[in-house]
Amino acid sequence: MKLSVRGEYALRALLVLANHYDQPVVRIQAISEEQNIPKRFLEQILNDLKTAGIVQSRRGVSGGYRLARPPREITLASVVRHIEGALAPVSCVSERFYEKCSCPDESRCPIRSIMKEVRESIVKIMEQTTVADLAERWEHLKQEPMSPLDFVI
Amino acid sequence: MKLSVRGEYALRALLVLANHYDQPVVRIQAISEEQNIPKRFLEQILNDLKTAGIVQSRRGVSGGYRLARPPREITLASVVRHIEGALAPVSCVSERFYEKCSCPDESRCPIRSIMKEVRESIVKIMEQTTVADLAERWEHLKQEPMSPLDFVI
DNA sequence: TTTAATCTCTACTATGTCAATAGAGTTTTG
DNA sequence: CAAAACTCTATTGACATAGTAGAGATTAAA
Repeated sequence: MKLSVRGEYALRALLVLANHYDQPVVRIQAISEEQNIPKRFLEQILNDLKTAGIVQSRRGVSGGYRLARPPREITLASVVRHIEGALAPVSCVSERFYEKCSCPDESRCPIRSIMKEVRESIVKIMEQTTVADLAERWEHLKQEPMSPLDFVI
Repeated sequence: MKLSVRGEYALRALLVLANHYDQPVVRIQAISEEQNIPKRFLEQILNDLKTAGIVQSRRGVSGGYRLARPPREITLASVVRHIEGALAPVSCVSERFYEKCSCPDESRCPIRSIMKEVRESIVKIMEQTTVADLAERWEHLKQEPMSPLDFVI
């Protein structure tokens, strides 16, 4: 998995939406300013997330975006898979985006075997982490501004 | 980490060189044929690996390539880092290829915090696995051609 | 009912990367 | 010296990335 800027923006936008989950909607403009994301680019990304059923939108004057489901139910894996594609380091070990590679015998390829392990460890983290976890972590990081290493008298 | 075709070819070539580590050199032609890799493309890659000090070459009629060090001492991490760059999923969590990202406060970014965990799990596997491990795995996979699931009377 | 703020959809573009191909060398051995 | 091999640089075509742009549709409020 390599996260492009697009994918990073998507996660950052969802983080903001999670933090305002009590509000009806959040404007693109607000997200754009808070997270330093080019507005017109963010429009595309949020529209894409809407297609994926991850967010909902309301048009018009008091329009904006909101999460389609509770933050706890949106895994990072589902977001990245929709925006970027495969989580796997090579597509021949991907479950959902499988593509044949050019090696002579895929079933006995030792590289593939290692890459499967890499894939598993990535997927494990991305599937168990939700947007709610991101929001919680954000809270903790705000409260502990300094590195633990600075905790010296 | 996303492995490009180039990186995959590099690992496949090193696998062949490890399997012929007893021989003085192996010709590009031989590697190319055994692994289905375009010869002129493989030339570039091996040349690149030479610059990295991973392989050595001998020119002339009975020339070819060999590993510069024992297979046990060549980690997949070192190879991929030289061919592809960062192992990390985003460059703001990379140790060797760090680049600043656009988020408002990098030190308190929860996405970065998760991506660090992903990075660690990738690096752990890639740094502890060597070209010798690949060769061993290959032997095992050859001996057990069928899936363990087929081991039924 | 008009207006302005907002999302929607499609298209465009500049830049860069990837995978491969090509050509003209240099080195070594027989 | 000739052939087989590596060396080095350049080029190419296809595709992806990170935006930018324009015209339109929807909604709430005045």
